[in-house]
Amino acid sequence: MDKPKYTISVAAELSGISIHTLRMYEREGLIIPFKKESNQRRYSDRDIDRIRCIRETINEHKLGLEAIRRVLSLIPCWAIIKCTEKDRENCQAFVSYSKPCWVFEHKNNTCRDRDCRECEVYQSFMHCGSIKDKLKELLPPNKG
DNA sequence: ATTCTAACA
DNA sequence: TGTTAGTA
Repeated sequence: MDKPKYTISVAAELSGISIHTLRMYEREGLIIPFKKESNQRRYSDRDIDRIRCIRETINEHKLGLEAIRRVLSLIPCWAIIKCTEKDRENCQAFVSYSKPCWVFEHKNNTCRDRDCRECEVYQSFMHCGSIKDKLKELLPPNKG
């Protein structure tokens, strides 16, 4: 399910997104494809789902890539992975909300030995609506 | 033949 | 978003 299977041309065909736009998604930090030694991209089935989710969100809400990037930047990763105070001091994502946490270098904190592709934070946008579900877990049950 | 980055009529 | 240039 999450194995590097498709080249960018196949991924473009499966998702209905042009190759060029696929690379733009990546530049905006919306998707993290696998990379071969040759620097060539490889996409998994989960990546395809994620790309479809991004496209649907853009179409339905008339958003641009930058808007989506901002939304993803606001995902409270620190609460999701419960990192320590020390980790947060050394985390750019905790201070800045300009980019999704997974696009930053995680050199001096717990995310250093974490594969962002496998992280719940990154995957909270794997399916549309999953961000909402993730936030529900974090917030106290709402009575009413 | 395909993909990569970067740049632009 | 498309496309083209010059590589690998």
